[in-house]
Amino acid sequence: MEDTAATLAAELDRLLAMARELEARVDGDQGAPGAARELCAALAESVDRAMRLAGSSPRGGGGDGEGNAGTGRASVSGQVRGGRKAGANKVRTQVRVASVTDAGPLSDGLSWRKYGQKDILGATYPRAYFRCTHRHSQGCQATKQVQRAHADPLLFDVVYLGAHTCAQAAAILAGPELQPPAAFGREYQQSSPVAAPEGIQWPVEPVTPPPFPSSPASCYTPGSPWCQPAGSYGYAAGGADMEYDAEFVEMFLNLSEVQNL
DNA sequence: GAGATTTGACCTTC
DNA sequence: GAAGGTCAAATCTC
Repeated sequence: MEDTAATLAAELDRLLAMARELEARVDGDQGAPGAARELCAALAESVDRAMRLAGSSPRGGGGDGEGNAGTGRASVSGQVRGGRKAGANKVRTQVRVASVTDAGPLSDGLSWRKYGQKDILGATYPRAYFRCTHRHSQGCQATKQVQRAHADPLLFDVVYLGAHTCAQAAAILAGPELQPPAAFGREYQQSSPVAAPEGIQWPVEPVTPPPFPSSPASCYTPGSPWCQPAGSYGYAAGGADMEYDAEFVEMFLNLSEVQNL
């Protein structure tokens, strides 16, 4: 029974993402009639309502109950792949950015250190592997994998594994210093002056050479299109639909609670 | 010098 | 054996 609901939720989720994208595009088109914009907004709203009716409301409770507003959606998935990492909890989310140059995404207010990158069979873009910076100092086991969707360069698949146990994560959840807007960029746009602790720049084209740049803060090839100063912070989608909310953060920070994976 | 990224190699799982 | 995930040395930036 739950499978049906889950499938329905997944489909609605996609619909919402598409609606948001359409809305963003229409919004960016000066020539678009106001009616079109209203229609897009209504569409997104309608889909979202349907999602709730379907019982998928991933943000269940709290806040605006619709913090997902954008396509920065989080969906708890089952094992994405057979589970080479047995026992690891996974939370998968898709993050959309406003533009390919805005792809300095996926900064969630936490400190991640890139430890690997891999070309994935059938995937246009490589997958990057990150782990919590405090892994050694505090034993934080959180890791995440980031991969750009081949079908949609603006869409990033982010998979979080393991729970954050570091002090920084706790501070984010409890403290005022990294409130969602600041940490997760709902308000941040490409021109945000905030320096991203982590930024990933993907190429516009699925080229292979400079594979998977990661941090603009210490990029080896300054000036290259792969290494631009932190333009955006967090899951921001300048003017588009990339929004994010604290609830998702809470979710992945408490992965231990997501046992049914 | 410290800390972070890159990248090839190795390990694990299917 | 193939593919994904992680390690660690080399290299780079601050």
